[in-house]
Amino acid sequence: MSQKSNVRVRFAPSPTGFLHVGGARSLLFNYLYAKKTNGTLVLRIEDTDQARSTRESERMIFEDIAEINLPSDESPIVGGPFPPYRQSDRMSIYADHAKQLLDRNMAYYCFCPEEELGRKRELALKLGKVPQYDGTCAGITIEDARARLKKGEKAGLRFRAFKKDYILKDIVKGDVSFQENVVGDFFITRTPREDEKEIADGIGMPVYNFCCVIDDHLMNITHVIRGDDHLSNTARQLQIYDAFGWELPTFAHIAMVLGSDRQKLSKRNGDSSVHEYLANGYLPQALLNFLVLLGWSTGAEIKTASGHPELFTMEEMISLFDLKGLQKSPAVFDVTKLQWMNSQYMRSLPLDEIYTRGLRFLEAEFGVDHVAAKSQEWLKRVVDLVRGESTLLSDLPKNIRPYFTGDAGTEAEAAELLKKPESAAVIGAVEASLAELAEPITSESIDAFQKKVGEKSGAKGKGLFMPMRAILTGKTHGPELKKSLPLFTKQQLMAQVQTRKAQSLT
RNA sequence: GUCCCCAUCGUCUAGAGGCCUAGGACACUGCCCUUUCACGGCGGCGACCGGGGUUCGAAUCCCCGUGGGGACGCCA
Repeated sequence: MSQKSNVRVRFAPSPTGFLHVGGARSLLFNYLYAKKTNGTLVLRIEDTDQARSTRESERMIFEDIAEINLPSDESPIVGGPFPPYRQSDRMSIYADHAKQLLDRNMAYYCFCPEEELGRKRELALKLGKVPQYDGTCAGITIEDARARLKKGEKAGLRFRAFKKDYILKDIVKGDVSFQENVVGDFFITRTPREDEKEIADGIGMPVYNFCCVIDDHLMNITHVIRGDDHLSNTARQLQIYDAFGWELPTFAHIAMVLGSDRQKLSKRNGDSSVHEYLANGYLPQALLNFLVLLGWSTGAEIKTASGHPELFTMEEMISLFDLKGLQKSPAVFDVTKLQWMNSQYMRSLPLDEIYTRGLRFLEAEFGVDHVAAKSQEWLKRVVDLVRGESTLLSDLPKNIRPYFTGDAGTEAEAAELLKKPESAAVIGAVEASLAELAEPITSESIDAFQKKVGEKSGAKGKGLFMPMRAILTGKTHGPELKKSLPLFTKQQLMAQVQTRKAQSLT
């Protein structure tokens, strides 16, 4: 393994549900940048909101990440040199830093009741003003505050915001300026409720903008690549960096992913979790390839192993990726293109992989026992036969059904074709030749069979193949007969021919 | 409402003052290939939000307008 560079990036999800496709994209960009620079990817769990975070969600997120195969170098699971990697396990660290700010009078206790703050905020909003803390508690001395705390009052900690302008140098957005009046004194720790724990005497749970900065600094993060919904948060975070005198990481705020309604992607405007896409039969490779192209491009047209300008292998994504290619404007998630991409991967991925991933869809459709009753060799052949006409893994079952049950049914067009007088000769020839067909059926024997039917019926070209296909498979289109027919038994074929023949005579 | 960000085909995008008659991808579509379908190949349709500047020259730079997004939480 070659020497690691000092580049350190991170993905910091909050465990409040499945991994979101927007989150997966952020993770992808971080992953690619880490690989590209030979740096390190850190996975940090941001679970300071105890009410919403669950270990169950955390587990699901780990699972989704494993499914799309974007492993981190450091995480709560694999550990690393800057533990712990779960914010709920870092409370003493936040407590220390909160105390430092308190000692330096850069933070103060705020006793304002939540409801009152809410009222004030709504009022400000109504008046068209920026809702900002009015400083009611800013003048309370630390001694008075401690006395009130001792008497049982509860308070959160507010950061005494600097009154100065900040300029964020962002890789994708350029210079973003924040005027001195855009941030008011903001909470860095919560007011502990009745049964809520305190991380130190009189200090409640810390909040995002505070933890995020401390962790990014302590974990030596060099590049913060995240969604631009965090852009305005950065104004607050810049203040915390300033308060501690810490060096800033490089920021890259990527534009959001929007639903077809042009709103931030959510449950309301379509599928939004990686889990859901996977469950619906999308391939991880297709999902990643699609996601990397949302808000990022290679710039000049490039040559790929696939021959297509937008179909990349993971290695290609890594070598092609560049922060400069990141888009400033939001991108709409286009499911149609994802579907196209998936169908491409359905064809191009190794058969073993399609088979392995497709197995659970077959089992769900036909039952585990029925699938187990078929030989793996047979199953793989059928999967290989129909993968090309399947957009999603979940299309496999319906395309495989005829081979599975031995009964393909009869489509309307096929039935119509069989009723035509011209088809009679072919039907008769098929019936006769089928009786002479040796088992097991092979693609060679089907070749010979087709020739024989041609000779017997005197038909040729389209006039031969279409009725033959229709009587044998019940369809007017599909894979080559010499590939599909050997998947049936002779008995199954004869039964189907009889059924369709009877139907065509009525 | 306030602040911040953004603005090229329906969608994802190329484009860093002349290479632009604006290129590619998906979708749609015509033809070809093919015993069918699909794949593939060759075409077609289709965009610089509007208005002012700057410049010999603007999709590209500046201003205004409009539109879209995000944020405004003791969520992250």
